[in-house]
Amino acid sequence: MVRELSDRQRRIYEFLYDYIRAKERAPTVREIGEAVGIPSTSVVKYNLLKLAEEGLIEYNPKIARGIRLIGEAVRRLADSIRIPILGPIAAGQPIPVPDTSLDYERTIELTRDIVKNQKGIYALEVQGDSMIDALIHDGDIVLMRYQPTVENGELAAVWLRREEEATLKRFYLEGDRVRLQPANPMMKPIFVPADNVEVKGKVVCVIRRLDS
Amino acid sequence: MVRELSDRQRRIYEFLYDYIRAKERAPTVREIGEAVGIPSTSVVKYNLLKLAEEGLIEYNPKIARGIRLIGEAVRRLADSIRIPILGPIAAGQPIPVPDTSLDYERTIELTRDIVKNQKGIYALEVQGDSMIDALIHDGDIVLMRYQPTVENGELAAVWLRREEEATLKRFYLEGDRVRLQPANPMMKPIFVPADNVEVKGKVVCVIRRLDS
DNA sequence: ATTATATACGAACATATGTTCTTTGTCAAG
DNA sequence: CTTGACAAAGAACATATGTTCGTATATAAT
Repeated sequence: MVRELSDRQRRIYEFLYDYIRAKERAPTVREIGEAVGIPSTSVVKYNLLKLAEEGLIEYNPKIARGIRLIGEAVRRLADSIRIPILGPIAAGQPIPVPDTSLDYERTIELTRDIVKNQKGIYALEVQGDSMIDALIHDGDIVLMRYQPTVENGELAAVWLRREEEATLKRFYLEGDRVRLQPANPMMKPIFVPADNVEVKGKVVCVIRRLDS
Repeated sequence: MVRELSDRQRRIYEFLYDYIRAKERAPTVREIGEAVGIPSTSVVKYNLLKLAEEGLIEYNPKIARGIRLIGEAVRRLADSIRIPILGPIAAGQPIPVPDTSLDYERTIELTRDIVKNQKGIYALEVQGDSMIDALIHDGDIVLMRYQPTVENGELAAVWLRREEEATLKRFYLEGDRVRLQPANPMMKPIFVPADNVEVKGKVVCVIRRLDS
């Protein structure tokens, strides 16, 4: 079933993908022919039917601009997720957490390749170099999942009550104390009493945008 | 400008929304008329133009099924970009660069919020902790733009010819030598002769996925 | 050489689909 | 009442767009 696509078929498919993404509608047979360099509309149709046989597109006879992409391709088009950027995270400041207010000033748009499960996800922008031990830089975007506990070994955003300090470290509960391990293996862990640690969420992803 | 919509116009808009979401294409004038109970195609057109005036839809004259929804409703549908992951980047290994072969084993899907301009972008997966001075961790995905030179101060992927070593550092050309500055401000720069440095590209973004 | 199959061409054709135009009805303003 | 703006109908029209068909070429199998 999975035959090789001919060169033309591949080019048609790519054109369809680009066109649909750009215009949110399918091209006509003639538009395809012109773009791919096929002079005859019947040949375009012939190859479209091949693509449909391969399960790559949906071909709706007699319907103007009736082609649809199928499967993986559409999922890519359809799926992106908007995550709110709640605010800055810095060593000496409380960690922002989600509230019920519905609109946020800033958001970031991501795909499912980055965030598998959108539930409880929010973003913070790192301010300052205080989390450099976690290999996190000034300006980085940290994606967090809001949850009051984490598994041992997960990278957590924690608030140290006594020190009134926010930090990002790997979390290990060891008896009645907590070992907070920097991501940088050259750096030593710190140990704090368990009741001094308030887990604010789990770090799911770190994004560092350096340039357009 | 923000006039009240007539009942018909509201029903047309709702129908458009449902239809497009279900079929990924716009209905024809006649389909709209039938669904909303308008017997005359000209009346459908009349009301579509009203909706377009209000900025609710995009009306493309003479194009079959040329209606588009405008605004938040559709925004989610549009843009994501597939970037190939060419391979690992590690201290002691040559840096992979794009070639002409068209399909890649692994890719990552991103949005324009991450990659503004797709041109020349590829991804590498960091192997090992040798780039920890650049605040880059084992397993991180590094997005690169393939280019043979970089501006001073940009984070570059460079190949040190003599040492046969790959590294990611901020690049400063100073006379006939190059200063390579780690991202971690606590660490000292290294200086190398300019002809020992081969720039492989610019680092555009770093992504660290910790967990689904 | 012959046959079969996949692919391609181009023109004529069919119809799906947008557009125009004339007429009509409603309703508020003058 | 008359006028004008707005909304609607329906039919005729124009064209955008899919389809069919006779023919042709290349390649591989017989």
